Amino acid sequence: MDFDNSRPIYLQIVDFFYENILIRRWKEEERIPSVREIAMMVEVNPNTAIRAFTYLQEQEVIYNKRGIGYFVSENGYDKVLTIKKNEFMEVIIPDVFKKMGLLDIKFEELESAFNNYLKNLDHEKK
Amino acid sequence: MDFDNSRPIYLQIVDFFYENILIRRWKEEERIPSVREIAMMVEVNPNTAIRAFTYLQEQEVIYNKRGIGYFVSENGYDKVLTIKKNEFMEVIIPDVFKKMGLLDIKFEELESAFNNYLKNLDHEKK
DNA sequence: TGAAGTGTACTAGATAACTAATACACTAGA
DNA sequence: TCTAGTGTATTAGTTATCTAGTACACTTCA
Repeated sequence: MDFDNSRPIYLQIVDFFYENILIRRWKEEERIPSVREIAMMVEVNPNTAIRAFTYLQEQEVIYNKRGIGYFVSENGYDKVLTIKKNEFMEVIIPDVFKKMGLLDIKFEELESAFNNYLKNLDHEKK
Repeated sequence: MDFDNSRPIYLQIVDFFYENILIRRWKEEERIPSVREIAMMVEVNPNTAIRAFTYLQEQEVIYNKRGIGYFVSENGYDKVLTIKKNEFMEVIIPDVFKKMGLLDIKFEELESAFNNYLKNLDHEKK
């Protein structure tokens, strides 16, 4: 896994977890990969991986069965959706708009970038 | 200054510098506040503040006159504009679109959020 | 029962980021 | 010339993050 050097690794693993839940790769009440598996998968120390697990357990997005593993919570999907959607609307988007103002980028440019993005998605699917 | 806990402070000071140059508060060939003033202003240690100065000097956005202070480079504005616009189009925007996909947010929602944002800007100006 | 796979705890150490305090050479202006 | 304000360098110490290695209790399943 390639990490952004300016953010803690464990938080980037948390994002990886969020994403897997949002795309339904990890479904509710299903077991997710173990601490050691995740550590191998993203190539970090198990102690770093466990931070992500602990963080998400505190948010009640996943829970633990001793000796068995971690599971996505009953309402895990909704929880993540709420958390991330809120963050998106309240934090990310205002910041994007502010940057657009500073950089003198018109909304039309955003729109055409979006259309381009959709096109490229189509290409990749083929 | 309120900092995002998950990013190094000196990089957030760098953003503060970028912003001041982009809004033309700090103009080309003009002197910017001293290391100690910035440190006071954003409430950090001078040694932390100087990291931001050094970082921007390496990018040739600002330069130094010994015993006098730091100045915005001759083409400082264009440099910042290029750096930030590139980052915006290549990094930030693709990430935003990806998140929109994950969170099932339609482009129309973005558009209405943008209109709202503009409205609020107007209100604040009054 | 025992082996393999769980999470968990612990100690130790490295590095980056940040704070604190001090000292010093340089420049401008009274 | 002196003083105040520049940037700069140095030493020391704290904290968060991350790595490394080891050990142990619990659960499942053959």
